[in-house]
Amino acid sequence: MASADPSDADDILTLRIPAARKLPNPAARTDRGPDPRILRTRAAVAEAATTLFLHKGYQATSVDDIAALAGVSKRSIYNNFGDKETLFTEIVLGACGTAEAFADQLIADLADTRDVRTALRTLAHRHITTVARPPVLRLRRLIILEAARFPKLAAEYRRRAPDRVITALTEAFRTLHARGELETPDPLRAAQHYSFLVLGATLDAMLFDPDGPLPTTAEREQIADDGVRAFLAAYRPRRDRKRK
Amino acid sequence: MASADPSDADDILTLRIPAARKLPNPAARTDRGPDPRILRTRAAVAEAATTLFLHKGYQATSVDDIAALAGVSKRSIYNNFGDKETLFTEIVLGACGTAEAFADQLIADLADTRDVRTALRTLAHRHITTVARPPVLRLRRLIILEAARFPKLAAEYRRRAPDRVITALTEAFRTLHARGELETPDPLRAAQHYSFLVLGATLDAMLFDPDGPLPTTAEREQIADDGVRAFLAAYRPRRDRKRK
DNA sequence: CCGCTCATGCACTGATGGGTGCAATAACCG
DNA sequence: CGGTTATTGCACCCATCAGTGCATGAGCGG
Repeated sequence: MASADPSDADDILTLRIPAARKLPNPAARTDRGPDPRILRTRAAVAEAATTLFLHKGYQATSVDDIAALAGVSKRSIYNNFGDKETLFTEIVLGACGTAEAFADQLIADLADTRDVRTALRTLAHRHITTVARPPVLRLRRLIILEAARFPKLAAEYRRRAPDRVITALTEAFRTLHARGELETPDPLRAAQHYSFLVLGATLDAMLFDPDGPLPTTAEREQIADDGVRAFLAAYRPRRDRKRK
Repeated sequence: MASADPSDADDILTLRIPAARKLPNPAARTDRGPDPRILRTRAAVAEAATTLFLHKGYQATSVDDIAALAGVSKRSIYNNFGDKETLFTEIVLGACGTAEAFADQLIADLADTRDVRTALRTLAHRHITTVARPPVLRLRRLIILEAARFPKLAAEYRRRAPDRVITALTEAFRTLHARGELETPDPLRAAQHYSFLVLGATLDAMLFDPDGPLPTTAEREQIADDGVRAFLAAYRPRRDRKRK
């Protein structure tokens, strides 16, 4: 079932390893880089754990699995991360950081544009292209899977990724409404509508079939354009009908 | 965290118990009702299992838990259902049947209406009210949670519930487009847009916070109306502007 | 080169949980 | 009532898995 999964190891969410967050021993390191052995171990474990957690979830991933994939002894994992829950938390939080950065970068300057239509289309293309990637989708799915066990983590993720985007969009729509370039008296609702028009179907499909096919580039463009078209039809002010 | 959860035991999805699907012994029963002991046991187990699976998921629910809640010996569960996976499958399939029935009943006669706007609003209200119920949302969540372990089940659920609705909507929009009452040249896309405009936010929130608050009646009306307004703005034919 | 710190391997504990075997008992049904 | 059939309780097997203890060895840094 779970096929080759090609463009999966890629990029984004390669999460920066928490390095040596809490230096494990009281010896105040000379500040010149902590012991390279620790770094190596932590990096190897973090990478292996990320892969396994993202693909199999928390429960189904055993610490022995992680140790084997990382090429490291189980004992080292416990020495470096405490326990499995802590490891999971650090991994996911690291990934959240990456997701957060992308979210911030996404919106950027929507409100500063003159041509709302073009700006929204560009945004939608970037948006779906960013979100419809295996690592991002798997992270989202993972959080949902473990939301019952790690409610704090789920809340943190939401705050830093999807909610951040919604908030930014809401502000942008508020501004554009004030300027008369959109008719969005309820900017939050408009932001939700935009998001689900563009992303809804893709996110939904992924939840039920995590190994299913992702939309191709052409499909993503179609989805984004259709979503934006519907959005603008609903929220463009009455008096402009420049293009069809 | 998980509070009282009031209107949760309720109704819909009380799933009809699979009764005595496969008569457990070769003795061709006299056709006059199978042994009532079997019925009782199966019913008690099914009810307990449904509650536990829906609230805690597959993994976190142990067979001993089910036995205890059902007031039945663990051995009886195995005698009646074979193993845990079979039990789970039967439970979920039963619930799917109920969901399927509701889905069918939902759309009914959209295409036969004269007043599309009113019909769509009514539909949207019923739609979100049907879907935003604890048992329904929990079933959906459960399927997603276990999609990796039971891919066939997940596919079956989709086919019988959400996809069924989408298909029915697509056909309705195709008809209304042909009659010039909507402008939906791509009726499938329109059906997706409708669904996510009306349900997206609610479904999404539930995934991350299964014990979170559900939208009140007033909120559901607001959500449905806003969704339909956006939908109609996007898909109503150019030349009618009856109401605002 | 010496001493300190990690990493390793491995055996081990303890808990959980699915699933079974069996003898005794209770409920059904003719 | 009497034979059949389901249920019960309980001990039990076995697998998995998180986490530990410890002795040994390798790699780092001064």
